[in-house]
Amino acid sequence: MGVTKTNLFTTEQNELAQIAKAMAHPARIAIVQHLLKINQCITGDLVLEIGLAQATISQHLRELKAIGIIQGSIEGTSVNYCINPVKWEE
Amino acid sequence: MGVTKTNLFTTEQNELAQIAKAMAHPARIAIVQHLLKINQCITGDLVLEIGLAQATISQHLRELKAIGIIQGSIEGTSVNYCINPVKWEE
DNA sequence: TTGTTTCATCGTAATATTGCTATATAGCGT
DNA sequence: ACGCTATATAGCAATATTACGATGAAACAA
Repeated sequence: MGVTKTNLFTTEQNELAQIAKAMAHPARIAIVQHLLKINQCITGDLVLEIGLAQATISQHLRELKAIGIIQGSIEGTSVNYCINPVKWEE
Repeated sequence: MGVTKTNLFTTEQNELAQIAKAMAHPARIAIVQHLLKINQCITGDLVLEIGLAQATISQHLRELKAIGIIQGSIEGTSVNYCINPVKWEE
């Protein structure tokens, strides 16, 4: 099926699984590691740092942003991403 | 594609992603939580505890065992699972 | 306005995951 | 040997994920 029966589990279990899923890809691990080291970074640098296509990086960034681990602020034509320190406690 | 380009990343990044992926499902979170609380548990109890079919639980247990988070010892006709304390450090 | 740069989104193909039923395997009691 | 119980595995259908090229949208410079 490929569909998860979320109703069988507690909210806490589902949320923990969501967070784990967000980190369940080496590209997203690499993004978070890089942001922790550099503190902030524009998308273009991440595309160069990691070897994936720009569209793919953008997709990974969206997933990380969706659960609040990172946040981005528009800066002219580029977007500056950084770790959300509040969410980075688990 | 659905295929991860693991060659672009470091061994550490791939391993962290593997561990995160193992915990990226509420059923596996629930299994680990239950084993941490009860300390050890036979498969049948987990099938009752979680509401999934026996075959599905067995599949999740195999994934957790594959990366070494849990280990099982055969005990007659049943299998007793417990957390691997060595691997449970991350 | 036109062109350029930077990023997000759409549509897609290839592959992975989830969950089930049906079936196999193994130990134990009789 | 036979049945019973407890797990594991195979095979499948439904859905999710990963990655890309093409395209859209927004800010800026000339």
